[in-house]
Amino acid sequence: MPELPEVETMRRGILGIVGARIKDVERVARRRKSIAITPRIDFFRRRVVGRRVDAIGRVGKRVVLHLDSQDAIVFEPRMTGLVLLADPPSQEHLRFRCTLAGRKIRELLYWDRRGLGSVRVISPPEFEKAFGPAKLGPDALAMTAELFRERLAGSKRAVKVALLDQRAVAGIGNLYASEILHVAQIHPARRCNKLTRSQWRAIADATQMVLEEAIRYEGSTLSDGTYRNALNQAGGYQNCHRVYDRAGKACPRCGNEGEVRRIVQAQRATFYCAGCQGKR
DNA sequence: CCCCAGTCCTGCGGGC
DNA sequence: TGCCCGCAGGACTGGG
Repeated sequence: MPELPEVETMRRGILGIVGARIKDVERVARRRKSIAITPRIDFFRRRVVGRRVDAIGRVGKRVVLHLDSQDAIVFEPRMTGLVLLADPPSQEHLRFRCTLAGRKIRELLYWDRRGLGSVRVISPPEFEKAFGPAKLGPDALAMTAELFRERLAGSKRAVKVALLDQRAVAGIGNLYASEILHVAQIHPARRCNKLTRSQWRAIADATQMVLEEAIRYEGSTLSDGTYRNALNQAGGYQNCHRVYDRAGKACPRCGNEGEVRRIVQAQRATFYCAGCQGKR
């Protein structure tokens, strides 16, 4: 499930297309259902063909191609989407192709097994509307203890649930929320308004540490094998997970056997160590 | 403000 | 052994 580290890895993996011009875009539909591509592909094509890719950014869990027209192409991978320069994991779930001129790289692909993701071209005002401060909090890598407190300290929600709120902080998903709270040694069910200043400091520090570490390992490829970098290679951070998907196993910090637990919060799995993450 | 359930979708694995 | 159901969860919506 691409979260900030996986999406950032995809972004870095396609930096080689900066300066290229878009020759064509094509919707690839090998199944009856396809992903959301907006606007319709003929309008999409009119907006982007001949345009140069000026920069590649990331907004929360989305990859953004900034074009010389000021329009942007936004890839939102959701659960199983991949932005690729190499051959995709399968032809079956290939969804979108962008052919390029002026660089060695000839095409950029969007592949999505479950098809929950989307590809959009949007104007600057649409960009602001979709990803402005009303919709998206500061990037998780830019969060400080002060920012966390400002945005969440008044909330009565469980801290793990709050970390998933993209309006509060952008980029943290289900996997890294559990990992961050384990490093910060805070129980996931602890309410935000009960956390101390030093605990917010620990959350801010853990957020930087865990996300930067995960980027260094090029993200997490879970047992379903879906997530890959732009060259269709698996990430390595799954081998470093402290608690995620490790229910019943030993905690890597306190070393106690069987202390890693799985609970459900807001209909999502949460993992934590019952031995060293404090009280709810 | 916050919570919950439902929606999209496919592949896998647990249980019978 | 084989089949079916439920689960995985990011973003969003509507109702309480």
